[in-house]
Amino acid sequence: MNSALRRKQIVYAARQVFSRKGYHAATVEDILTEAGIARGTFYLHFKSKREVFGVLLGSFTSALEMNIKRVSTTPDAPPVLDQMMGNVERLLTILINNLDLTRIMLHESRGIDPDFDRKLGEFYDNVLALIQLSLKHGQEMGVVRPCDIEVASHVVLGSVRQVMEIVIGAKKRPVSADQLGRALLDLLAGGVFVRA
Amino acid sequence: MNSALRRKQIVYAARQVFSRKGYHAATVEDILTEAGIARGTFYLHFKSKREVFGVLLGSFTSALEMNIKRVSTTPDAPPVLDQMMGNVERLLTILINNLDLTRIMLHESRGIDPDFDRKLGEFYDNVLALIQLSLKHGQEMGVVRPCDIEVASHVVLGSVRQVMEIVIGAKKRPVSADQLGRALLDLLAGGVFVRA
Amino acid sequence: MNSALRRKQIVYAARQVFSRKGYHAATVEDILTEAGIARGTFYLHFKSKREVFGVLLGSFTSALEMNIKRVSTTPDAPPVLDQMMGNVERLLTILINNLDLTRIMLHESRGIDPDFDRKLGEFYDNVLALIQLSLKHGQEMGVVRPCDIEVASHVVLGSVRQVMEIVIGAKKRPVSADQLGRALLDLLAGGVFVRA
Amino acid sequence: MNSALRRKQIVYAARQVFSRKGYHAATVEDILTEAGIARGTFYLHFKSKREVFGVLLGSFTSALEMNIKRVSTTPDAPPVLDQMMGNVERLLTILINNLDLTRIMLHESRGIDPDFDRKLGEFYDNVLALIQLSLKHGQEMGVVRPCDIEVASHVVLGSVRQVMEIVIGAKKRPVSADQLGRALLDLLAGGVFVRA
DNA sequence: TATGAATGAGCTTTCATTCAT
DNA sequence: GATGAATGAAAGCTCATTCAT
Repeated sequence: MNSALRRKQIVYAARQVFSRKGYHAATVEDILTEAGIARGTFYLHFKSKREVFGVLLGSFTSALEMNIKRVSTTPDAPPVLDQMMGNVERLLTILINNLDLTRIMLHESRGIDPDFDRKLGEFYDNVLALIQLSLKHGQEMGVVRPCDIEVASHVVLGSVRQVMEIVIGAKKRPVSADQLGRALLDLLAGGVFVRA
Repeated sequence: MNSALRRKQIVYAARQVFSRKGYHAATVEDILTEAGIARGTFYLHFKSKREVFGVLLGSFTSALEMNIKRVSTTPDAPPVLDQMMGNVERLLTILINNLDLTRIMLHESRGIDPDFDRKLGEFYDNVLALIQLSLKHGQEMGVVRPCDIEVASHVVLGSVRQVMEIVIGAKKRPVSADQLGRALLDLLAGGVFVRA
Repeated sequence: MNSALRRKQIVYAARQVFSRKGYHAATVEDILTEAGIARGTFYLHFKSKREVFGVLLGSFTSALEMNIKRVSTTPDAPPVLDQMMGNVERLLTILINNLDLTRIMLHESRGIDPDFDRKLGEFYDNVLALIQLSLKHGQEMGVVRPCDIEVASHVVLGSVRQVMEIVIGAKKRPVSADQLGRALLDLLAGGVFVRA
Repeated sequence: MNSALRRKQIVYAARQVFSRKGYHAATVEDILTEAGIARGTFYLHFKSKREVFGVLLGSFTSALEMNIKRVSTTPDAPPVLDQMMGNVERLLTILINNLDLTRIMLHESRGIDPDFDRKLGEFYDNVLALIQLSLKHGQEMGVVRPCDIEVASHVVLGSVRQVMEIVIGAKKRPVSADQLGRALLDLLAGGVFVRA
């Protein structure tokens, strides 16, 4: 079989397994069974269990990062607010459409390996930086309230992360990305409490 | 040595070790060295490495839960908003004052054991329920905007969780709970974006 | 408490425990619980778990050996056959009256310790020697058939040992020593098969 | 190496080790050294030290059981007595030719595991049942004396078991199965004592 | 004499990874 | 490329024994 194809097959099997049992509880054996291949074959394509996990996690965070568009302030660009809303909506859509990977990223990727912790940290830092950039532009444009931008970026990211738990927790009835996005964006826009 | 005291000593040593290396990387050996005791002594007081972790995690989540006060709506109670703010501030204070445990809870406690995952899930569910209760009261009092309460509760919790990453990341310079709390509460109150 | 008394108490507790769980499955903890004493107290009176077992086993084999009377051939002694029968009957009686110890001796005392294996081997060798002596006298008196005395002694001993399994196996209904003895002696006397 | 072959090799090594040191004193390490394999290899083929022992014991008792032929009473069958004698002789031959396993079965297999105790109990019960069947047929044919069949079966089994101790004890000079069998059968036929 | 907390050697077992076929 | 038997480091844990009080 084509090497690239085989890799994909293994990554896919690993995705199922990690999603089902978590990284530590999952054994290489589980992945082999899921993929229907032999032990040696696995190590022919990946250096280690960790590597597959890294690939899985890395490609997901990449996909996410690629969908966060830098806000543009050129005259013909859409309103900054719309761009920011678009980012959140796009992320939610990807996350909801890949709930297994989302679960892995949110619940299973910490404490496996200092390397992953660092990578994941960098991912979140990048996301935060992008959010902060957006917010700065937004403030310049007057569409973002004067506020502590660092904290605000964490509020946005944290809200998105936590809100995903609703979707993860909802076993059978899938949650609509649209509806959830609207509710979330409404809150991010207007705040929770009534302004004093 | 008194048995209760010894237990505390072991839990304390484990806390150091788990905080330093994470649950999986930490060995019982590490805990023994940290506590300066023999293998048998450890197992005299705890059934397993998992159990110590459970105690550590459980007592922290208990402490947190105990500091979330149900909002009171009796005539002589303080304003609901103040009560909610108080809860957030109290939590932030505990979290910041126990950064190692906070790190363990946020980064290290998933995927160790289905049991812990469940317990932690319950903890977050409880917290969310309390937040939702507060928000409902708040809406009745007119101090909370009409909004999707479930999503709003996740926004609040997610914000607190994510904001703690700022503190965890800030290695040397300790972040002031007060300052952070104010910034966070300002955002939760007023929202991030300017209302359309 | 009197030291000798305490020893007896411990030995008695150990007897219960060993009988119930066997030597290996029994822990010192079990004995402590059964005796209602503390760990240190046990080791104050016995060097080790093995020692208590040794005492238990030794005193039982001693009691048994003491009840095997050397056959007397003085003119006024009872018939040799009666003396031999008496020995078997006495042994059966003791064994049946101390089924727990019998069980321990027959089922639990091998493979614990080379020392015990040796001691037990010596015990059986002694018994065999006594039987052989009896048989020799018996042959001289014409009450024992000409036969391979060594093998015959093993037949006698083996029969007694195996027959005890009936009693051990009979959980509730106690087997009468008398009845069993008679059946056994009948067989030892007349053989199983009809002589060609 | 072929998996079945490797299993056999391990069982064989275990047999040597158990025979030399007894079950409890034997460590898995000993078996590894004897077999010249690595720790993991052992556990690749067996779940535990107990399992290998079980296999060893089980295959030996099976071999023994398979060599106890039900007595046939068809007209053209050999005399019942000859069939019974044949059984005893066949057993003795196997036991003597596998003295190490015999030693293990007689001296080392009690108290290791309730499971083994039960299995061994069942084995002896089966053997006893077969003996009893033979004796019943023998009585009907008039070649077995009227006697308590249950006790008689224990006398036969016990004699065989105990007589094996002669062979086990005789370190260097191997005992002839033939000679021993003849002496034993002579005694089982004619009894020890002269009939009153 | 009595206590029970402390000890630590040594056990069984797991599982990611290697390597000869 | 593919296989799967073999590896062995490293883990968690038990329990007979010791010792300070």
